Amino acid sequence: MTKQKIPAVPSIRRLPSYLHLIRQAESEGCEFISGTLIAKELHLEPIQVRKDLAITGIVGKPKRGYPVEQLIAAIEHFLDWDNKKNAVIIGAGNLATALTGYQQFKAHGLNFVGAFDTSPDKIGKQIHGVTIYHIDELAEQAKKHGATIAILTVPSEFAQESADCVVKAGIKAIWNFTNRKLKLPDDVVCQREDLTSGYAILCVMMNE
Amino acid sequence: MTKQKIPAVPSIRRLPSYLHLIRQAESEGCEFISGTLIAKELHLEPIQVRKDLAITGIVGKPKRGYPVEQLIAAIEHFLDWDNKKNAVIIGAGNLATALTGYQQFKAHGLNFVGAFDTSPDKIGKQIHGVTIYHIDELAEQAKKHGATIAILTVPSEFAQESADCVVKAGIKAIWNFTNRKLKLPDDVVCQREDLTSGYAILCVMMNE
DNA sequence: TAGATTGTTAATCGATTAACAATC
DNA sequence: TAGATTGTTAATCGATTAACAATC
Repeated sequence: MTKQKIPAVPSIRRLPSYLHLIRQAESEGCEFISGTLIAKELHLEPIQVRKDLAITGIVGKPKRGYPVEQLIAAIEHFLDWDNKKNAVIIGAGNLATALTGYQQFKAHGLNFVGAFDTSPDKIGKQIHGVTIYHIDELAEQAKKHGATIAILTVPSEFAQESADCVVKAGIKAIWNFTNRKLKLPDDVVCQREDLTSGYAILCVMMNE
Repeated sequence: MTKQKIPAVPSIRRLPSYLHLIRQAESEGCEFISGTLIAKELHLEPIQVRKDLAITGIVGKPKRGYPVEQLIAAIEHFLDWDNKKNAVIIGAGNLATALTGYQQFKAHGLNFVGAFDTSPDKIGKQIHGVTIYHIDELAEQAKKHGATIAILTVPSEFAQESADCVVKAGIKAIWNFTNRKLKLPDDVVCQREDLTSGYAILCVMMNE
């Protein structure tokens, strides 16, 4: 019943970039990093960086900036990236291969415990060390490995039925790489990643 | 010197979803589609859909909605998706394989004319029919094929130097899939696609 | 100390939403 | 016609930006 401070989505989107930059500073031995510097590197306004970093709860020192080590820990904690999360990936195609091989995800707690497909020639094989199972085994494997995230990389015509399987398997978070809006129960969260919308922005920018 | 109407980025981001849905309606034989229906399907407010569609210049008919065929043509025209664009892809890894194989891009005018890498065992091979060249051949091949877009899928430590090659090759639009901010001349447009920021949103949503 | 940088409080800006007359 | 849907004009909301005192 307390007025919950909902963290602003645009701020959350920027945090990973900050984290990346701050990590670089750490590896160069910096103890403090200023919002001014971060802003300059990322072409943002210093005040925006300060506002964003405020949501982590870390306070900076005037003249010096923010303590690098604490800030890294705080951002990671805020994003829950200091917590390992088991994920299944639905659809074992090219995109699944790209995502399972992407080191950034592993580094931020995402652990692939299985890939799922229907194609008989894929089942039993592995992609980047992740075993491919038949989609019918999803519920069993998801439970066995404690999967809490499902990543959807199936062709869009199978998006909804795959999502239904995911829901049936008891998974409450979906990262949807298809271009379909999914019909989901209220207690399932979903983040849609639409590559064509980024492409649209680029196309419009090109004509100016 | 006329006050240019800058199209709002959030609106542009939504257009591809509208287009997809309207195309479905077209394939089902609908002549008109209402903003109300689109809103319901995509869980948006009807007024937002109407505002967004207004940027295409198409006017709807009260009680019936928007003319499907005209609307499709207008959205595609607005996004310049009715215009073929030649693209090179830098880095011939898993993500490049996923992107070159993604039918949605081809369907919206994106034509891959070459992939570029430095790994000797990749050069000369093809991914989804796209030949892999050595990065040193970028300028030559880009000119030969009239490439206007470069897609960056290299490991992030090579992001900046790859971008420099792209700029040297005379390409003015970059779609950047690395997590690095690029230093670019003012006349080069860049759209960054950061998969970790979507992951960050999902992680925060899961903890609520 | 002097001055760069912080966090806070207020102002601005832009996007979303509401209200409603027009109309097919 | 009646009523659903449109486009316009105004209100609200939230994010970004500005101003500035506090401080190391």
